[in-house]
Amino acid sequence: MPADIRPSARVLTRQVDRGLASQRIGPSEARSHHRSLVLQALYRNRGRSRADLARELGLSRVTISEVVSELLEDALVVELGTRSDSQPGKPATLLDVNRQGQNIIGLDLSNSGAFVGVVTDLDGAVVARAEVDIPSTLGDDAVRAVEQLLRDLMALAPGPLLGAGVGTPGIVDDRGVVVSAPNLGWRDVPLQERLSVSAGLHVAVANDADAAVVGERSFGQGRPDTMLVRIGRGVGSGLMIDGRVVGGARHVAGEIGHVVVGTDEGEPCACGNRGCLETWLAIPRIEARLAEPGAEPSAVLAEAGRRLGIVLAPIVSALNLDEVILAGPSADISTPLLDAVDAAVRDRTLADIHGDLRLRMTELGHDLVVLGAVVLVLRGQLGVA
Amino acid sequence: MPADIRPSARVLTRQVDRGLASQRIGPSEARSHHRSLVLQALYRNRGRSRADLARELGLSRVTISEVVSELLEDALVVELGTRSDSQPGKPATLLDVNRQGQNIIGLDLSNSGAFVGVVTDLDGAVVARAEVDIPSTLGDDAVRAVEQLLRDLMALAPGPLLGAGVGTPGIVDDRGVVVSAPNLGWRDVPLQERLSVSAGLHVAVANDADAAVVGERSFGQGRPDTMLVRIGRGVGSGLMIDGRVVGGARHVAGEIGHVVVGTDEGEPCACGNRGCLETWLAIPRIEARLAEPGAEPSAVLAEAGRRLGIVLAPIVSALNLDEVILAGPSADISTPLLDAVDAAVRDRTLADIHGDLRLRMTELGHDLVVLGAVVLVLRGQLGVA
DNA sequence: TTGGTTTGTTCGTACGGTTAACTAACAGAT
DNA sequence: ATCTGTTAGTTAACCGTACGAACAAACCAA
Repeated sequence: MPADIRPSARVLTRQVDRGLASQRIGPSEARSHHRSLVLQALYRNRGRSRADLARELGLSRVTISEVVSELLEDALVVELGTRSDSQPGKPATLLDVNRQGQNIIGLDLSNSGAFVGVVTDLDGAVVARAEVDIPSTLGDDAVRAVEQLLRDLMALAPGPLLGAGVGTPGIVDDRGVVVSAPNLGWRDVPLQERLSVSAGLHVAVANDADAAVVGERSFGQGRPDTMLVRIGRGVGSGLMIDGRVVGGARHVAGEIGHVVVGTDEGEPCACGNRGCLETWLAIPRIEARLAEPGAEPSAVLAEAGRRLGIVLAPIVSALNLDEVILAGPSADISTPLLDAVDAAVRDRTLADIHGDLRLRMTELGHDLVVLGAVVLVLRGQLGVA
Repeated sequence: MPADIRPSARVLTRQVDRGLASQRIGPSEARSHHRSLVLQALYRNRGRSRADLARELGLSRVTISEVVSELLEDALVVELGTRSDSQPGKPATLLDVNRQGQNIIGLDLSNSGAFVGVVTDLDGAVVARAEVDIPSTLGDDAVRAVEQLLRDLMALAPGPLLGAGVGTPGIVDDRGVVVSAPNLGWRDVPLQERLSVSAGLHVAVANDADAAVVGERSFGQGRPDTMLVRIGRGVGSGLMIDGRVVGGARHVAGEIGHVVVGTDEGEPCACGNRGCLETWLAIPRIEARLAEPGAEPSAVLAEAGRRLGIVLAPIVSALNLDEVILAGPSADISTPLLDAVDAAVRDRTLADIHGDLRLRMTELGHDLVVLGAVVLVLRGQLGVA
């Protein structure tokens, strides 16, 4: 009964994430933990045998055999056949996660015109797409539109579904409640619960930038200490420290759009302050500057990048980040912008800090958030990715 | 055999800290985890009975009884007698961590003149003090001075020792190797291992600011998402997110002293750059400015505080911190400084971000780092605090 | 064929957890 | 004084999960 086992796997994951777990550890928790370890090992590197897993994970062959046979029953793992290389001894039976046999749904609610979604296999390969227009009435109608999109995608999935992930704008708590999302007219909407009930599926909801950084970590080549900055109509970011997403004391972590940059004032911002990062970096602002008569495009972009670098320098220093990823702007904007960010961060931090820092654009393109949402499910359900 | 059990307790703690543990969970790990849970519960709040613990931790009374009897044997827990309030039923036997029966040593290597250290009980109450001068030759002689101080303190301890913690300047990796500490002439010094061997004791080594933030969290009223800024000859910081210390990709997290502040240049810094935070905030610089003829003390301190606020604003926003703690300056300096930091942070961040933020001075005074070092031991050995 | 090697399974054992039932120790009503 | 009800902590029987030992299967090499 896989349905009996998965919830306890989630319990363990939550324990591990919390750090100081005030939760008990029973035998069943150990088992689901080991299921997760096996899945992780296979997910990272297909074509291991039971004996390989036993050696790698430090468990006995018999335990591994038992765990694997459970996973085979649940159709989460498949046998690939015997190893072909000619070693002495009985040839190993190679295993792999059932990558094509299960599907995951990912939703991105952060676009302006429509909610978009995909169906993928466990590798994150997209097998279907769908979208629905965002109703102008917002609020509860928007929730219903999401439910409709989810139903559409479920109908498009060729195989059984592991779950659905959602990346939404706004503030999201760790139970998937959208505390506040002004763009969608949401306030304390228990999105995770509503979708989970209406679809009868495991659902994970996270902030769009948080989903993005998780996706980049798993499907891109993201490092464990990473910040991902999304530049669009506004500016937001997702932060990952030691492989864990940072939520913050009130789930508002990453909201850097309205930090004041520099000590030389700046333009007024919608928030009422002057010189916020968004006044320098939001795409509409940049486009407006580029459209000004006599505007020097390279100077405009250099200044925008420099301002982002000024904000990033203290963050990179305080956290000793590995990597900063930019997402959002089109290719013609992003290259000079990135160069300027890079220069500013390096000018304003110690070499010890920026020595190993990598700055780059996202590798996932427009699917950044949907793929991140998919990874939320992989992490929550299987503990992999 | 307590000596057999403690190391496995540490294994579990490390797993929990790591997040995605690639370590197996056996029955014995479960037991040590539950020992830790019991100790935590008792440590936070003395005077619980076995039945209380069972209810609180979700374990059965019999398991709790077994765990408690182990802890009683190891002298880590004591019985306080029966509960006095008159309820029906058998009166409860109250328990407590053996707070006075065990000692911990804390060392602070971050002062200029001498290495200082204390012996405390498990509550962090100081029962003895000692110090040794820092040898001018530094390097290996400095290590020997630390060893000497540790021996002196061990002789002063009235009870059995749980371990020793060390807060040292410089970059420290997660195995207690001092990667680099220019002030002490250290480079890749395996301090934890050397002290552990020479003293025959469990030893935990961490950066001084990291130790400080851990100490403030446990013995002060620190919140789980906290940054502690130490202001002295230089400026450093320790960062805690969701109760875990942030080390960073290269263990350099918290090094904010040489972030450039603002967009209006600034004075040259020893690092070769201009306008670093230290040029505004380091105590020698502030004192020099205060000593200038015609200097306005309140203006000098306001500007120093504002500069720190400018650096903190992006960090507080990105991490949605609960709390920022200042340590170092004397009382006459700290009050106006703190006010200026507060004002600058609030001026430069969104209300959602600074709404719940608390800015304050350390509650631990000069013992900040030694007490933090003590907490390192409490965390590592008992999983408490 | 024989011997050596590796894989994966079966068997018995150990450990830690649980529930159920017990004894101990109290307050309060009769 | 005694009975009832309640709570604390222990004992006994059982269950799930891990392990080591032993074994059958499948291969290479001599």
